Amino acid sequence: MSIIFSKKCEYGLQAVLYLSSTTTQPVVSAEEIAKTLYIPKEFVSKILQELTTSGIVASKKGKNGGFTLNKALSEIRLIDIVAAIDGFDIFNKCVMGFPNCSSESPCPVHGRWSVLSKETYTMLSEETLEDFLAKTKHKIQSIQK
Amino acid sequence: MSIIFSKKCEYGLQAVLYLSSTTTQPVVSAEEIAKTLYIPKEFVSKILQELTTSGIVASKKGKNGGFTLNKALSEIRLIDIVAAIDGFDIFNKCVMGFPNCSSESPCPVHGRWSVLSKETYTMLSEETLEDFLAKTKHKIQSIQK
DNA sequence: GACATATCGGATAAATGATTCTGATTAATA
DNA sequence: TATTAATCAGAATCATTTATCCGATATGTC
Repeated sequence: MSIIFSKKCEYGLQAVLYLSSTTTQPVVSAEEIAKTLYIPKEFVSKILQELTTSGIVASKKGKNGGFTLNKALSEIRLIDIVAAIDGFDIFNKCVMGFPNCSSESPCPVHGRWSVLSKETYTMLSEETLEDFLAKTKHKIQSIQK
Repeated sequence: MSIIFSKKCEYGLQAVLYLSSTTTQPVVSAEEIAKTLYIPKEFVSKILQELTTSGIVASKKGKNGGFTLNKALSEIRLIDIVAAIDGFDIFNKCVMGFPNCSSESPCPVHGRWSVLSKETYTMLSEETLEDFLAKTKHKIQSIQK
C-alpha cells in the first residue's frame, strides 16, 4: 500500500524524475522507463499519457518515439505531477476522516495536522526538478531494488 | 479516498473517540456508534472486533451488549489504534515509492519527509484520549455531516 | 511502398479494499 | 424456558485501483 499518494502518482513522480535525468536523449521509450523503474510498461505509458494531456510531458509516436519533459526543469515541481494525477484532496481532507472537521469544529488533531499538511505541500512545491538536479544527480538505480 | 489511513483505520479512530466520550454508559452498541458516525453498522462492528482482539476495546455479547474501552483513557493513544489496524508502514516507506530509498540513497524529498513523518508519529503518540477529553469534550456530532 | 517500432486509446482483467449478508452464539429478562 | 437483542465469524458481494491486452495510428528507415 502507498502512503499519501496513489501508486499511479508514485510511478508518475518516479517517471518524471527519471526523465529529468535523461535530458541528453531526445525522447525515452516507455520500455526503458519501465525497465529502469521496475514498473509494468503498459502502466507507465498510460500514466505518461495522462501527464501528456496535462502538459507536463510530451510524447513522440512511431519509431524511435518515446516521452520527454514538455517544460524546462525549472518549471516543473513535484506538486504539478501530484495535482495532475491525485489532485489536491490530501491537502484538504480531515486526517481522521470526519466529514465536517474544520477550524470551527476541529477533530483532536486538526490543528497539528493542518501544519503538517501545509509543510507537505511546501515540500512538494518549493523546489523544481532543476533544484534537485543541481543538488545531486538522481541516482535512480540506487533507490530501486 | 483517504489520506494516510485506510478507511477502516479512520472509522476505528472515530469509533474509539466516540467511546471515550460515552464513559457513563457501561457499553455502547454497534448500532449507536454506527448511527452517530454514519458508518455502516456491520463494518464498524467488524472493526471493533479487531480492536477487541488487540486489547484496546472490550465487547459484551448478548442482550444489552456492546463495546467499551478496555483501558483507562490515559493509556490509549491514537497511534495504538493506527498500529492495530494499519500498522507502521506509513512511517517507514518512501513517500515517492522508491523501494530502496534511505538516508544512504535518498530520494529528492527523503530528508524533509522523514521529519514530517516523525512529526506525524509524535502527533499520534504524544497525547492520550484523556488529554483530548480534558481540552475539549469531543463534539462528535458537529464534525459529522 | 513495405517494414519495424513507437505511442494512443479503449476495453478488459486481476487484485485489493470496503461493505454487506447470513447464521451462530451469547446473555438478559420475562 | 422462550424471546429478544446483541456480538462473533466467515463468506459473499461490491467498488476502486492497479495492471494488461489489443487494434489503430504514427513515424523513421530501407
